[in-house]
Formats: sequence, structure tokens, C-alpha cells
Amino acid sequence: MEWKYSPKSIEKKWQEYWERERLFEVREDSGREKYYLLEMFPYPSGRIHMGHVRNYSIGDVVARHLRMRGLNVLHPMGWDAFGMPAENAAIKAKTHPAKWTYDNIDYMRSQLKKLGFSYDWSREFATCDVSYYRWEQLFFLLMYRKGLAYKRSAYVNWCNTCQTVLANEQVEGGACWRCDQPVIQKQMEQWFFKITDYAEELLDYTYKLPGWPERVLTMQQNWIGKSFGSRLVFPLESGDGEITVFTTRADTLFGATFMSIAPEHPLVTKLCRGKSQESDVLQFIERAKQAKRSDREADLLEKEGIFTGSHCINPVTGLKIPVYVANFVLMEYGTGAVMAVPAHDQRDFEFAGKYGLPVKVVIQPVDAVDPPKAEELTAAFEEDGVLVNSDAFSGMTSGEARDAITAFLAEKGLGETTVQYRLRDWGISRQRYWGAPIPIIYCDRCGTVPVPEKDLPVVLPTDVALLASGASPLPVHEPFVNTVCPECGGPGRRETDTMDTFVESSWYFARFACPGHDTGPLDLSRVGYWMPVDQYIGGIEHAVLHLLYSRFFVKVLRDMGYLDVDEPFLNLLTQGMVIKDGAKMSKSKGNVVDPDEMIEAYGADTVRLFCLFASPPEKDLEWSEQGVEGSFRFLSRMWRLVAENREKLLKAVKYDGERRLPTHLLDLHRKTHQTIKKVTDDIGERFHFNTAIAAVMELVNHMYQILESPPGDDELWPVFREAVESMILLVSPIVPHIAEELWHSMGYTESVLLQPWPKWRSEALQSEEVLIVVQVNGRLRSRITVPADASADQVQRTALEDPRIREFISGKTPRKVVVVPNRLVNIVV
RNA sequence: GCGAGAGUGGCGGAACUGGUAGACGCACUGGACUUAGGAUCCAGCCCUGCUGGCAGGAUGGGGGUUCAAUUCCCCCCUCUCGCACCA
Repeated sequence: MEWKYSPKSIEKKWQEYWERERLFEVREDSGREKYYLLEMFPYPSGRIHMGHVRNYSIGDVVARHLRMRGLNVLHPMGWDAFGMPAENAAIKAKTHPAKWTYDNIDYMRSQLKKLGFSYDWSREFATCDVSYYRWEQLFFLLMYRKGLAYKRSAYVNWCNTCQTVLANEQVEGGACWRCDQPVIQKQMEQWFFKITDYAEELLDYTYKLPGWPERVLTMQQNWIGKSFGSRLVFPLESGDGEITVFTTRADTLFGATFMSIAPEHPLVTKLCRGKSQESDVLQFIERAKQAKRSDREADLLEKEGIFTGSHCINPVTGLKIPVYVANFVLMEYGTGAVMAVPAHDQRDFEFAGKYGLPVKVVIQPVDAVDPPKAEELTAAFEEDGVLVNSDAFSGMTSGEARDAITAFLAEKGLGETTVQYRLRDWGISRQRYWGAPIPIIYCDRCGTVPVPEKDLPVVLPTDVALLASGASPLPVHEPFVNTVCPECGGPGRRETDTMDTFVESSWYFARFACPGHDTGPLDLSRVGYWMPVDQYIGGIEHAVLHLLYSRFFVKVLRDMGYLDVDEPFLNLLTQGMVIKDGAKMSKSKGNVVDPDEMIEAYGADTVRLFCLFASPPEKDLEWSEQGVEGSFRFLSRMWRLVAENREKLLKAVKYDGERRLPTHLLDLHRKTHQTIKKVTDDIGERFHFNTAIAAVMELVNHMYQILESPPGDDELWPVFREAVESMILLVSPIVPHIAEELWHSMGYTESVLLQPWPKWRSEALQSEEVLIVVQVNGRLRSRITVPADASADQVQRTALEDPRIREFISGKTPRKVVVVPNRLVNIVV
């Protein structure tokens, strides 16, 4: 055995050994308890970054630990391989996205292997493999059949830089989530998945996922945005038609003095037709539509509107009120029309002030004597209160009135209570090449025709010439586009949009359970064993996006009979970012640390150890080269402990806990068992790897302490051997290479992975004497040592007899004495 | 604006159900070994005072509950994240 720890000479050896022995490959085994551990799979961008290293190190500790605890652990890895960077890189480097992607996968796989992660590589796949995305096309067809996939013309988020459409979830603060450029609104024909059909269930289950972080659930709840309200009908003054609004404040209906509708509202052109203001209105609409979404969202856009020239009738007052087009009304939410109540809505209040519209107070605060006067209002009163100026409804509370007014209108067919969601359908069309083709054919005679299942897959052609603009080459790829209509046999044209790559990541976790299955997407006999994922680990950035889509998709697949679970991920751990010099590591900031260089300099174990030790997983991790060196130093200390004492350790027989020991060895024996308990709890229950590591460091320090003053004791080496072996087993999930090497150097021939996780004995945790803190009036004054089994009375007596304590009490009689067993005594005088 | 989370030494962070605040590591200081060490080992290391041992003050600030508060409650300040004209 080398005297010096040198990771280079051991890491590769053990990686090859694990692979040769197929130690990470698993099969379903109904006789064993399963555990499905998954980390978010990476996009093959070229190289692994520190965020990945951290994510996968956390997962690997859990996987290795639970294997030693006897569970049948599925721990797979694959590639989220479709996506735009491949296209952009291919254009730049004059290569093909497929080649670029698969080359990156090869390199990144080698990086992951160098880090020693315990993946079952036999299950690996990439989502751009035809054998994967073909099943996604089948899902699309089944969803199409059920009306869950549909096409419509809609105003959508368009990113000019990426030359494609984005889903609402993919627009962050009005900018593209990928390239950060402003997004504009564009009307296009688009395919949607009807996620809104599942809004209620998606929301419902956010209250049934105790293993998820509260804030992720809150974010999803906000995103779904359920609100209870009413749909109310305002007939047009002209008599031919009506405007329906959604409102959560039906109680304020008597105060609705005008109407605001969205520029995109279908009635707008009709309402201004033939009126004197027609051309002004049309101009206004054009301007409003062109406004960037980023401005609209950032509240930069001034609130503006224009009178359409038409009126509608307030259904309870019977008064005619003007209809305005307003740039802040969103067509996508509710009905695209808002009843404006300036006295009780701040936005309407400002709008009314600007255009000289009437303000009518209909709610007064509960404790007010008189209703406030409209002309004295400086701001809208938006809270609930008591109704005034509202005919028969006056005197009701807001809550009562919401129901009563809606019911009153419902009788006339002019209203109903309803539930409104903020969530909108998931737009999945992407005008890009490197994605899964949408299996649809357009025929002049038959219209939109789904590709028959027997004709799947629709293979993405590889013989394409990429366009420098980034626009998809598919529409101009004649052999792909031109096809035959499956219904009439006449000429047909293929859909050239591809699917959003979030579709692939919405079911990959299920496919890992049966990766080679080729007669269907999922083999329920195997998938049923492994699903759901017991623990999912990844970045918080997917709190809404990927994690919401996946939940939706699982419910759809369940309803199709492909899955028998309601939710994909039982427990979720969202790990923090890797930070350097106070900022997230990124190329543009120039603060990236390359994992390869770190592995080269310190070895994989050190890199893993540092990632786990520097902070708890859910917090951000500040990268520190000195911290990395500290981690390396600790591994060296462990190494030397074994290397320098190997002969003596090998000769000793592990202490069995039976014979009596001198105090200092009993201390070590106890420390060993305390450490086993602490590490087991920290890794297994709390995921606090940093404190688990700290505990092992304490044990190692303790061992060095004992070696400082060699007592020449016969019992030393047996007890030491117990401590050393425990140490090796406890760190093995964290730093597997050095653990494997040390384990074998202790004379074992079987992998450390196959050892049972060490157990602590509770009797070994007990010490004969305990230290008790003595306080007087809550201030620490002395420490006493008492037998562990001393009664409260005895402890109290000993404390009161303590000379220091007597001094502090100085003759006074204690008013009260609190005794906390094994902890402290507090004397109140 | 709304929602969530967080504020502890020079730094990263401990303290699981209220019970010795600062485990463990980094940095720093001193010493040992050494031709030398940026290797290793040992010791010190929150602040203030006489400086041995103590005493007092410290967990963003203020108040409260309690024998006892980093931990529970109220108010305020700061930071981070998410949502943001949602009717």
C-alpha cells in the first residue's frame, strides 16, 4: 500500500472493477423493496458543469447508501438530447445536430464515469433516438384522438432569435427562457396539449405531495392560479349580441360604470364599425397588439384605452355603459372582457380618472357609518365590505352579495358561478428542426389527418441542409414534406413543426424502467414495479416547467392505461446553485470551474466530497479552491490512518463489544457508534451530508488523538479496527474509490458496495458518566459529572453541593430547581 | 404590489422535539519535525475587561412568553427567489 494518497492510481481501477462486475445493474425483484432514485438528466451541451457534479454527487450518495441498506435501487442516466443548441452549434461548426449531440454524449458519459457515479448504464438512452421519440408520436396520436392535442390559431410568444414559439411557462419576465431576448406576440396556427383539462387534479395533488418542498408547490399553485368567480352577461345596447365578463367581484356589479375589452377581442371590429371613431380604434388595436410582451408584463406600458362608440347594458342597473378597448386587458385570461368598477378597483379607478368616466361607490367598509363620496375618493376601496347603492342587495356583505347577485342573474340566464384558472394550454409546436416530428398530415381534401399508428415512426430526416437563419429546414425538405394522405391516397403535406423538448422530459423517467421495450412505449409489468420515482433531485429552475409538465403527462399516460400512478415523483429535492465569487457560474461571467481540471488535480473523490461538505444540498454552494484542498487533506488523513497502521490493524480482531475496556478505548468505541448513528440519520433521513462528513472527521480526529499517546494496550488495535472499518463503510457512498481501496487494503476481497451498512448498538452509545451543566438564574455557572443512572434528586443534590454554585447562591434558598436529565440543572434564586 | 425563504465569528456552515451558541472545515497566529516546506503534527482562534481563572456582552434590530429562546409569538430592517395589469 502506498504511503501517500494518490487518487490517480486508484480511481480508474475501481471504476473498471465496478463496471466489470456489473454492480449497478438492477432487475425488478418483487421479493425486494425497490427504490427509484433519479436525478434530472442533462442536456448534452458539450461538457458536464459543476451544477451537474453537485446534483449527481448528491444522488449517488443516496443510491449507494440505500443499496448497502439492502434496497433494490434503480439509478439510471440518459440524455435530454433534442433542442436548439444542437442546431445552433451545428450551423456554426458546419456539422450535423445529430453528430454534435452524439459526440457530446460520448464525452459527457466519459466524464460521468470518471466521477464514479453508480448508474445502471445498461438503461441509458437519448431522447433523440428514434426508438424513444417514436412512442412520443404514439402518445400524440392518442391524445389527438381524445381531444387532448388540438390545433388552433392563437396569439403566441414568438422569439425572433430562436425563430420559434415558446410556451407561457418558457417566457420569463417577458423574455425567452433560453436566450433572454424579448418575446413578441404573433398569431399562428399551433398545436396545444390540453393541460387545462387537468388543472383541477394538478392543483389538488399539490396538497398531497408531502415530500416536495413547500415553495415548489406554492409556485405551481400560483401558476395554476385557481380563482372562484362569476360569469356575467352584459347585453349590447344595439340588441344584437352581448359581452360576457369573468369577475371575482360580482358584489360590485352595481358600480360597473363602463366595460374594458382586450384589443384582440372578437367583438371589437363589430363594435366600432361605422362609428366616427372606427379608424382611431383600429389604429389603437394595431399599436396595442404590436407592443412587446416584455413591456406589457413589466408594467412599462401606460394604461390606455379608446371608446369603441358602442354601449352595453349593466344587467342589474339597466343603465347603458360605454365599451372601451383597453391595452391592459388580456385576451387569454377569462373572457377577454372586464367589467370596470372604478370605485373598487385601482386600475379601473385610474382609467376612469384619465378618461373622465363616472365613479360609483357600492361597497363601504364594515365599520363605516356612511359610504364614502365618490368625488372624494383618492384611491379605490378594494376590500370586502357592506353593499350600498345596490337596490335589494344593499346591506349584504360582499360575500353574501357575490352569491346573491350571481344567482339573481342566473335566473335570467345572464350569469353563473364559475372557476377560472390562470393556467393555459401547453403550446408544443416548435418551428425548429432538431425535435420529434408531430405526426400529422395535411390534405387538401381531408384536412388534418393523423398519421396512422402503423406508419409510425415519422423519422426526422437527417439529410437536411441547415439554414443560416436558424429557421427549420423541414418545410423546404421535399422528400419529408411531400407524402400521401392516409385517408384518400391523394397528395398530402407533413406537419413540419416539431414538439417542444419538454415533451421528451415528461416521461423519460418511466421509460428508464424498460428502456429496450420495443412493442410499446412502456412495459407495465416492469414500470409498475419501479414507478413512481421515490426520490427526484434537480435544480429549482424547473419548479414550474418540467415538474408541472411531467405531472400532467403522467396523468395522461395513466388515463391511457400506460401507467398506474397518479404522480411521477414522490419526493423532490431541489438543490441550490453552484456559486463562485458571489455569482452563478457562467461562461459570460468567466467564473466557471471545469470539473475535468478539478478531477485531474485532486481526483473525483475530493470533488465529490467538497460538493457535499461545503453546504447542505438545498442551499447555494460557494466554490472555494481552498475548501477543495481541505477536502483532499481529509482524504489524505484517512488514507494515512490506514496506511501507517495497516500491519497492526490486520493482526487485530475487530472488537466485539464484549470485553471491558479502559476508559480512553471505551471512549473511542462509543465515538465509533455515535458516528454510525449520526451518519446514518444524516444521510438516510435528513440528507444533511455536510454534517455526516463532519461527524466522520470528528471520529478521525479522535483516532489521531489516541495515537498521540500510545498506551501500548492489547485492546487498542481491536477497538481501532472497529473504528477504521466503520469509517470506511460510512464514507463509502460519498467517496467510493478511496473507500474501496482502503476496504481491500484491510484484507477484504469483496466490494465495499456489497457490505451491509454498519449498525450502531445503543448500549455502546451509553457512557457511565454524564456531564451536567449547572445554571443559576439561567446563566451557566458550573459543570458537574454524575453517574448516567443518577436520579433527578441525586443530580440536584450534587449540583447544590458544588462549591462554585454555593458561592453563587450565597446562602439564599432556591425558589425553584429545574432538572433536565442528562443535560442541565437550573437553579432559580 | 402579492407569495415564499433566509439573516449566527474573517469565511463556508453546526446546534434534529426550547436546554453548554459557534460542531466540522477554510483562513489566520504560534510551536514541533526539517537543508527547506506551500507536506505533516500539536496548540490557539466571537467581542470586551483585569488578562491565571473568571466576569460581562453577542445569533439583523426592538419587544414578549419561559426557570431557560438561534429555536416559539408580535413589530421593524435587510437580502434572495418566484409571480406580477389574472379582472
